[in-house]
Amino acid sequence: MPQHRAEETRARILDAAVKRFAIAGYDSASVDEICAVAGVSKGAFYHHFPTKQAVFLALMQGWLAMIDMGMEAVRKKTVPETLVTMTNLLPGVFAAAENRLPMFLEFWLQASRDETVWKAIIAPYRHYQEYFSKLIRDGIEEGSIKPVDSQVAAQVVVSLAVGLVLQGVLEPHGADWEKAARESMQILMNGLAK
Amino acid sequence: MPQHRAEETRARILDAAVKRFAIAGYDSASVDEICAVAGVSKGAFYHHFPTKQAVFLALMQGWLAMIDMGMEAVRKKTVPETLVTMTNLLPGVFAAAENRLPMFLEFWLQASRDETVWKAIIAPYRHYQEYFSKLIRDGIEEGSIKPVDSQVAAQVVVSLAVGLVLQGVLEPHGADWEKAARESMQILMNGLAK
DNA sequence: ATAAACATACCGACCAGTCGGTATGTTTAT
DNA sequence: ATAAACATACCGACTGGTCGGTATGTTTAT
Repeated sequence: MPQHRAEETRARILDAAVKRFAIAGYDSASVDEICAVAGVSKGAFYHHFPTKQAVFLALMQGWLAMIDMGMEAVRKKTVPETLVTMTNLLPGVFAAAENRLPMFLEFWLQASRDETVWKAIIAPYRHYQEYFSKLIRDGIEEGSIKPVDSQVAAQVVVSLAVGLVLQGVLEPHGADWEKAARESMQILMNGLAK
Repeated sequence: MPQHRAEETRARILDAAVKRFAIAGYDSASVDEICAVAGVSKGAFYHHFPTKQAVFLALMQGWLAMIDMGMEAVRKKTVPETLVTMTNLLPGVFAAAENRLPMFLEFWLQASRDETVWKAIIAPYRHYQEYFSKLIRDGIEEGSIKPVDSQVAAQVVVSLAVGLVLQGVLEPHGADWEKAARESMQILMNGLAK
């Protein structure tokens, strides 16, 4: 296993970066700070990443990949079941999260401003939208979902998820929002499921 | 009307600030830039506001006050009607918005990090939550809403709204999301209304 | 030996906030 | 009425410090 020290350094940098970005934000988190937290020199930092933004993008890619894997994994019998189960997964996505959640917001914000970041986030985002849309069409076909506009319904699901995460950002220790996510999806399902 | 020039200067600063904050973000928007856009000197800026953050807070207060006024205004016959009408209002809240929407995200993000901002945003936020909760209880009482947990239902409504706005931030010119908001709420209502 | 990995010193740009001073408006005394 | 005294509004150069990124040197692994 050659050069595995380099790999660890890289990992340490990413790990430190997510900590600092989440707490201080992208702009305020300085490269020096990140290096300090990672226990690594600035030289090492710029040896592994060309720019600060590259680190940010790498984090985002990893995060998106994680969600993808989670979504592929879950597929229950009926579609409504799948959707509800998926909300159980939501907290898992932000698992070690705790104070890491604001990173999600940071991603979003950067995407709204930076062309590069936007392109990196919009593709998977549309992919999710399409995934849910397909899921709902399947549900309609199998007769477990009312014949609604699948695009709109998908948007509702995604909006709800996003909205719940945002509230988690604001009140990380407010009422158990894993439960809130499940119950919310349940209410939504009342309107969708037959 | 004494010193009404001062009032205009203040307004110009706030106006320029919202532009810069929305486009560049809180950190990247420099006071010098804001002054340049406002056509005002740095001295004037610090004459009217003690710090950069004070400008940010002033903007947020104004924004929240605007939402409050909008919500008080709408109250239709039945509760489900009120809720649907409210979504029509949503785009109005971010009316001149266009490129101003990211400010919403900026507010949220700052709130998650800065104690002062958090306190300023959490109170009205809880107020909205409570407002919707009450609205839904009323709906249950008048028989137009199913007997659901009003807290959870309120959270769903708020989440949905927040989620929709977030998507508006990301794709301001993507499909007409005023329509999307209405249809989304409609689907949700299918699950709530009797 | 030599190339990748890492460390340190440094550079130029930028930025929030300050400060001495000026301009404009308002009140007071005559 | 009007000029002096005062108050508010505004100006822009300057400061102390930060930050992303680079240049250059040292260590480590093969």
